[in-house]
Amino acid sequence: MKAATIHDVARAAGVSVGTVSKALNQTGTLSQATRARVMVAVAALKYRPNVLAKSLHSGLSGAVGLISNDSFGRFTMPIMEGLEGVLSAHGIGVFMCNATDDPAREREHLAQLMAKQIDGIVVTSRRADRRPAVELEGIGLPVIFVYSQSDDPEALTLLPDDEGGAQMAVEALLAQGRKRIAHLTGPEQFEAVRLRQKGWAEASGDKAGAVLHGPWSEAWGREGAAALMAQTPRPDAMFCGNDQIARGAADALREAGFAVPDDVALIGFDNWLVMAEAARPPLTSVDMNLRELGTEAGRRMAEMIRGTKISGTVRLPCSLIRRQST
Amino acid sequence: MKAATIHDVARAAGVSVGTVSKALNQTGTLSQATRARVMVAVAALKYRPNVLAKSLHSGLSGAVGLISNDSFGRFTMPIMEGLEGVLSAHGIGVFMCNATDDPAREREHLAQLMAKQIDGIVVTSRRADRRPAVELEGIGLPVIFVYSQSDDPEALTLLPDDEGGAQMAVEALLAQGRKRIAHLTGPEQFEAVRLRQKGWAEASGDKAGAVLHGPWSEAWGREGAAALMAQTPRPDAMFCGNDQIARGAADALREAGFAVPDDVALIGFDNWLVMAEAARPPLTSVDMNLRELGTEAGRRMAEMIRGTKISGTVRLPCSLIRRQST
DNA sequence: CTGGGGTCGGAAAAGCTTTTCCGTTGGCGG
DNA sequence: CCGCCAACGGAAAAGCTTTTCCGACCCCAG
Repeated sequence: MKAATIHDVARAAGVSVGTVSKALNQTGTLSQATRARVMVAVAALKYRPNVLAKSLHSGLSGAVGLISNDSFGRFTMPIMEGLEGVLSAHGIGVFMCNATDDPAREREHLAQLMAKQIDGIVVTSRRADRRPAVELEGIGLPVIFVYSQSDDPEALTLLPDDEGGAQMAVEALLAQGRKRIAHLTGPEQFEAVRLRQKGWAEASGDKAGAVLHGPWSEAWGREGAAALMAQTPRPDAMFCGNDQIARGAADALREAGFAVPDDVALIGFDNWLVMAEAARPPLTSVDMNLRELGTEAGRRMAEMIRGTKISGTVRLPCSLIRRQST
Repeated sequence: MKAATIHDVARAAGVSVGTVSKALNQTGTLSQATRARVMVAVAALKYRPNVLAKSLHSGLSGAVGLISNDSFGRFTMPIMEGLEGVLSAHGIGVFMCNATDDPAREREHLAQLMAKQIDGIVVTSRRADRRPAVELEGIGLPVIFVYSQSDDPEALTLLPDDEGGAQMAVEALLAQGRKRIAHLTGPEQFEAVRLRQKGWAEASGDKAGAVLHGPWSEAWGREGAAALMAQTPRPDAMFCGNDQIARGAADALREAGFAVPDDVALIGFDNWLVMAEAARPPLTSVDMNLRELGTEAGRRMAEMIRGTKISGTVRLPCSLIRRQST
């Protein structure tokens, strides 16, 4: 009933355990006949090496920890998906840890992960500001921050290029001949908000309209859009800080009798499908390519586990997904 | 630089490794003085037992696998959160695996998990139908299906009580004196759709209005609501199969000049906050308590790992979250 | 026919912890 | 003062794999 061990295989094949190991790992010098005999026994017993024992020997556990401060929210999900896809192809498992911004929980998780001898740590979160120093500096383990920041000089930080994404959106609006591009966005304490605003300001230049900050909600989108349309001159385009705000703006505009995109063009941010596709009209939106961010994190992590030292901050490009709102 | 081992502690405390183990695990008979001396050395060296080695000995790895067929979607997330919360309190890690309904990927993940000597498996998914037999019967490991079904007689299945949730919703409408309760829902091939319809039909009795099936989208909600309002007699309440449909219905009703809830009351399903709270008016909705489902899965899994045999199907109650649409 | 070299496979240690069994020591009672 | 028992701590094996080192055997050449 119990799983077969290398000893069972050795006995079945009439060889020693060392020979079985060599046959399985293509190491050492073995005759074809012996190798084949071992393989037959392996297949017959459905033998799978015990990774735990292998890890004990190699010092590598074949597992990494993913600490999320987002309660596995909608930003963490695609990142996780990309990360897991790459790492599982390398035979590396991903331990999920939900820290919910509680430093005590985070420390506890970290301790458990360390005890499990993990080979690396990935941290994601949705934070207004730079993370407070996490106690994972100098633990001699690869650390990657994805969609999250830190001051750890040895860590690698992977972020979407918020500024470039904003520029891309504004340039698309300019290419359509829009003359007055307003910016309706989220709370200013988010670094992403500041970066997107910077990109918008730089790209729109003298075509820049007003900028309005508020909460990340559809209600604010409706309210803000109404306020913008009350200004003179009126904007003929709105670049919104996320899709919820953009969707609210779309609703408010339609109900106030403005046509989207004819009177006002609208671009959102996040390309959150349930929002962007369900809006009327469906929203053109900047996609942060979070899945690709996770994939890249996985590739880098695999490299770092192999010994490569990587640090610094990398920003990956966004894409513009065009729909009917422009 | 490397992590301290039990041997380092033993040397530092001037005792044998066995003694250190006993001091740490509160086993055996040791004098207070010795125990204290060991503890001092443990603290000084920041020693953490290597779980891998412990696992090798005990046969338990302190890890379970979570296989999701939902690409870590919005249903898996809260389940995961509840599961992880309970299991991490037991020192058990959760390996995330994304199978995306691909049997080959699922088999590969399963093989990797087995090689990692996991102590149990949790499967979640969003499926129209009963899962095809997964190859995890008879592997002698605890298996729990959450929000997902199987024919494995040894497994435990945890589901929300769709039928009861629907009844709860309809009863709330009846209590308000509604006389004609329509049901606007998703594709009939989903078992959940059939169960919710059953609950609706039983609870509404002679007050039942029409039932309409369509896709899980806001657009269908708008279309379906319009169709229902064109019937005579008109319904004075709609129980919707999910919040997207309900939100679409709310939009269509408002735009057609019907007041919600005065003319027509509306209840959704899922209590998906970004939908339910952003709708106008905010939606009363049935919450499946998925987080609690995950928590329960965690508790059961912990029991099963300790050796308790549990199987069968358990349906956990839903709750009704009241907002302005009723 | 004998010795040497090459080829192949086995034995054993290492990696870290737990647990059982046993030996030692100290104290107390006779 | 001696012996026994209880209390305490140590030695070693087990759990499974990898890897290094070594030994044995065979074949070929001298």
